Amino acid sequence: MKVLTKNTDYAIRSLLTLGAARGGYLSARAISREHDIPYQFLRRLLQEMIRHDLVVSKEGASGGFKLAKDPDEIRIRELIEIFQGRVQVSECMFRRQICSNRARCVLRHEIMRIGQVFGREFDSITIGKLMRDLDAANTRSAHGCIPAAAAAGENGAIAGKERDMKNEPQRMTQA
Amino acid sequence: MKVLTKNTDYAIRSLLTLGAARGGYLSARAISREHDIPYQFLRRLLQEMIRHDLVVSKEGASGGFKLAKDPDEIRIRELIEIFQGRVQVSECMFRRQICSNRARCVLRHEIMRIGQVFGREFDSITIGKLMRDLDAANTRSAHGCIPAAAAAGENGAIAGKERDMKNEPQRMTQA
DNA sequence: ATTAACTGATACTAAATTGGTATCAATTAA
DNA sequence: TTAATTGATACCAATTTAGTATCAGTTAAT
Repeated sequence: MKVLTKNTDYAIRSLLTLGAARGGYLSARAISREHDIPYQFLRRLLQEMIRHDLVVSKEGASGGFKLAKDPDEIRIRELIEIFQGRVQVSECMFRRQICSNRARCVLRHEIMRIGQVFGREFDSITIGKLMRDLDAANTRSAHGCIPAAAAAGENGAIAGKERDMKNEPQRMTQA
Repeated sequence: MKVLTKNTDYAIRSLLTLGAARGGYLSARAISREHDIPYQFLRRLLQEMIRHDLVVSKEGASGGFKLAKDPDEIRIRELIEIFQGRVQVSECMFRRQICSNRARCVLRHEIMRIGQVFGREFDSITIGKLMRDLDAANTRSAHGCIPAAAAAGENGAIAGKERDMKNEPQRMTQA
């Protein structure tokens, strides 16, 4: 279960870079190079963010993009909504045929609660906050990367060595 | 952003039904009918759940499936891990080329935290809990369905009427 | 004026994931 | 013997995600 898709991930990184540029225009090319984001792909993301008033652009030579608002006003949630659609727990859960059968609306309560927890989490994280995190991380000594397996939390992957239906490549690239 | 895919959704419903059967074997056909889950699709889900020791089966006429363990021991998280892969915030976030560039590991802290919040949420919900929720909902009066737009939380969809990159059908089926 | 670096807009393709169908063999209760 | 069942796969379709390509217009610098 991937919480952030590349769209969103790239968008976040781009906004962080634009934030660091502090008002100056940065070209899509520059951002693309900085984060190794496919150029044309990034351009589409940027245009989408223009449409949502997250960034503004300047055309022509030495043109580019800059943030359209205070980084603290840009919430991860908005990026997720733009690039991954509204946060919903299960799209089919509230459709009539489901709701009218025996287990109708069973999960409603938990569903709503989780939806809200997620919403709040994503609302609480802004580009401004991440910029400060980044600053802090940069002033402290450069710390290494942690392996992907730790991303899920306390314990690594729950599933054992058996073949899952959903089986991910399990790459553990280490520097 | 769909938190539960149909796989997982169907699996949860199936387990709830098996839980309600209290030890008796229930056929895939019966479960399929109960929840309008495509029969062959459901069978695959059930087999996967056998492999993960969530259910056991009995072959032959009047065979079927039953829970392999206490419903309180079956966590939604495990189902998500099985059918949607390990809960991770961004798969690319910890790969070398990203981590070694300027914004290396920026998001690490927030990422880890969110991953843990999600993990905990999903760990805390078990089939047993949902069964009790269902019972409670059934004893109280039958309540109607809520429209899908409310699923995200406090406010409806954040995005306005503009065309998003990720644009969902926006069906508001009402009973 | 010309040019090079840029954005605006959009069409297209490829890859991965998700959702669903079909088939055949083996098992078992009636 | 038969009908209902699971075991095991192979296949296909739809959707979503990721990435590429192209052409037109804008602008700063020369």
